[in-house]
Amino acid sequence: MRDDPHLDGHERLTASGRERIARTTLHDELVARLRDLIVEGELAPGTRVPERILCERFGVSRTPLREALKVLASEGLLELLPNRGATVARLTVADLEELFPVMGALEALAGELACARISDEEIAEIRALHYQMVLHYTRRELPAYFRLNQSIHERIMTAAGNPTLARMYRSLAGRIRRARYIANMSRARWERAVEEHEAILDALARRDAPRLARILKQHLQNKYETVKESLQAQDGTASQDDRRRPSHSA
Amino acid sequence: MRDDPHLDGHERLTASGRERIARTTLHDELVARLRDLIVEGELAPGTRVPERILCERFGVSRTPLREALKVLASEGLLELLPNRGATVARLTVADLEELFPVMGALEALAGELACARISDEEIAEIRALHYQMVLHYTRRELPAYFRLNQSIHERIMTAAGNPTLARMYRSLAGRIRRARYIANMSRARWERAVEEHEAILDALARRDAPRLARILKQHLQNKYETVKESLQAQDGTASQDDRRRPSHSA
DNA sequence: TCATTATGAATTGCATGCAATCTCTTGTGG
DNA sequence: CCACAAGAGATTGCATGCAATTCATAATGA
Repeated sequence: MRDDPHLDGHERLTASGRERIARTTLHDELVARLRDLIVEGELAPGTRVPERILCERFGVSRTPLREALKVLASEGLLELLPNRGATVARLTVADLEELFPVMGALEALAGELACARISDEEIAEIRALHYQMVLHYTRRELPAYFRLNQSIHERIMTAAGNPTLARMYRSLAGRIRRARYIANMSRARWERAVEEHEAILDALARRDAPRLARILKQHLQNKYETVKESLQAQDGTASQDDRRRPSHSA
Repeated sequence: MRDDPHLDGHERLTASGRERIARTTLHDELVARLRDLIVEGELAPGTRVPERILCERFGVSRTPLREALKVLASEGLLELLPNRGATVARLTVADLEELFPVMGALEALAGELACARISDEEIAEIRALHYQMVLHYTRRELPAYFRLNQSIHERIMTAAGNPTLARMYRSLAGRIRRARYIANMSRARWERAVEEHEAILDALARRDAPRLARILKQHLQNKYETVKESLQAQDGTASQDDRRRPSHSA
């Protein structure tokens, strides 16, 4: 049970106060909230998601909800079987093997584009985030590290100034992020990741587009290796446990 | 005036990967058919698309239609304004400037992956398509050339064996394809494009992944230049005309 | 004449209802 | 005891209805 799972319900929105974002329609709001629920892991992969449950949870009727389900299915977060309802898409090793190279290509492109457009100030901001991230690394604070890490990649993506690219990136990132609960970085991996980030920052500061692209691509490749090993190790020990949700750590 | 009301029996196999079941639901079928209508240019960019019209056209009620509209909007083919209905998304020069680099990155990745997996037989098939395309080039048969061209890129994408990548690629390709009506290739550009395709085939046959990636990326970049020049030339002569009707000349 | 407003029609957003399909339990025969 | 079938209950797919918003057109006033 989460905090205030109900939308405004029947009470018609009076545009005063309560709405932070200018989200005008119910289905758009539902898409956003359901996506969060899935990406944040509250709705575990493989879970069946009956319309009725969600309708009650959000206090809406089935029509806008179903519209939202269709959108999320087209994003790959849900699987929709005709007459059989929606299930949260599972994330198999095969899926990750597909997703990471694409992420790598998109991030590499973002890096290239960013090199051509980024301002000194933006670089300074990223540098600040970077060293804060390094601090969390030295303190072994994984959740905070993840948050900063994600933030840095997000900044580079923004600096690329290509909304289409950013949209695709975020879509993939949302799918992949669900895997972070199951990826246990070894000490060595973590150190290497930080080193790579150091190189990313350096290439970005020098506006060395080809190098940044190469590093980012490799960075994603390594990330995949980490996740894959971790996943395979878990498969060996606890085969069915991925159905249950590990603790919320990030 | 419902054209072809038997939507259900269609069984389109556009499925990349996991969709084994034939399309049985109305909204899925509607998504596919509406997408075709938009991509093929039958629904011109900027056109308002009232639900009522589409309902009559397809002989369905508003519920499944609206579900389809939401999905197409999330793909970027439609723009949905709250309480104001759907319009076919316009394709501005700025949009193309965003789309082509992403396409380039995705195709480059596809080329790389394909080099690692493609069979001799698949290469032979692509070679056959290539030379048929060249034939159409020598005969100056643009529509047929386009078709074969598209087919070749599609084959490379398939050979990459990455359904996620393919899905993103097709989504972008659908959006970009609508621009082909307005892109007039000069003789020199066309020749160069064919040369590039020659190089693509060569790199693929040698499984030279880095080179293929480089060529594909450049190929897309050149394509963008072509479209851009053509578009700017048209902007010069008929500044506002693209708002009303793009010429149907495929 | 032009700008502004008022009013009715059309369109959208959402809720609800009904038929078709699926699921799960119970019962029957081998 | 197991396999299979039948039926009730639940769930999905789609159509329709109603309220709210937008759009179009006419009317009013400066």
